Amino acid sequence: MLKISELAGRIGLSAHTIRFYEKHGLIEASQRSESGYRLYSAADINRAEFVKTARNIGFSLEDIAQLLSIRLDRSSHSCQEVTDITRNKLHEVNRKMAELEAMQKVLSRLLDNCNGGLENATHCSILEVLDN
Amino acid sequence: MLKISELAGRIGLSAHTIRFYEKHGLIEASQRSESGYRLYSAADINRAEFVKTARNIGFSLEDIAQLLSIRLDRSSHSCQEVTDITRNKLHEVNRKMAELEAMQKVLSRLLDNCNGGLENATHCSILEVLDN
DNA sequence: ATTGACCTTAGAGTTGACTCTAAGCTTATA
DNA sequence: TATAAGCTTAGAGTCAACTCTAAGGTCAAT
Repeated sequence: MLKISELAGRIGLSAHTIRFYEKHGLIEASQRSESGYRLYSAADINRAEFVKTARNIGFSLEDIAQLLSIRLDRSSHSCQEVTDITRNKLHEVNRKMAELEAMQKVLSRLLDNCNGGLENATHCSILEVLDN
Repeated sequence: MLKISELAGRIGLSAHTIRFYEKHGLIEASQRSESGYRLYSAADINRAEFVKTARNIGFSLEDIAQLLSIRLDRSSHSCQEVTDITRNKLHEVNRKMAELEAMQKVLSRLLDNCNGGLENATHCSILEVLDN
């Protein structure tokens, strides 16, 4: 059984964050010591690692909560529920990528057309574009 | 001279947002009517459009504040200051793109390896990966 | 017995960019 | 003249995911 900072060190989250995740139902300590300290079992650790892995991939805490509830009772959930969450996340990522790509293009073009020298900005081509 | 909702309609921001931008020094109404209504001149409108354009490109409000102060007195700022802001933004965008690409790869791989059928999630390959 | 590191809780603060509310004027239309 | 639409302000609320604080209890080592 690990104490909270031991779990924290093990999975690479702060104790604060672990308590925060607990408040949101993501991580739990199945036992407490006599003095009230959280104690994490092997199963608790696995669950916490699951959470960390999912978060690293980029799932939101809400997504993770859903994934956890499926994980907790796999037989009463379909595989499709899992792929739906994953696919939605992928779509969100794709949308954001498209936005960033558009920004990237504009910014690169702005930089290409501007010498960026130390002379004053009276004829700065970037400001001109922004001014239409 | 435009009233706030006329400006709002013209540049595609809400009146709320325009007041919010004013509070942060981005947009201003150079005059007020007798009853205290904001009145926007042609120069004010240009400035507001500059703000909107910069925001569309993806600059933060803080970046825009800097760009505006350069725009306001071009001759005492260098072109380099503008390219620095732009380059920093581009780097930020590139960093985020890299993060999203990593997420995209993982999510795609998860989906490729999972049939996503209606059968139960007992052997769901996505959950297995998340569980390590 | 005392220090210092660790634990507990409830709750507040952070970030960025809005978004909305309440309470009260003003202006245009019927 | 009454009503509705639009304007004003200060300030609170929203979102996500933390991050930190205060006040106090616990534990191991000196």
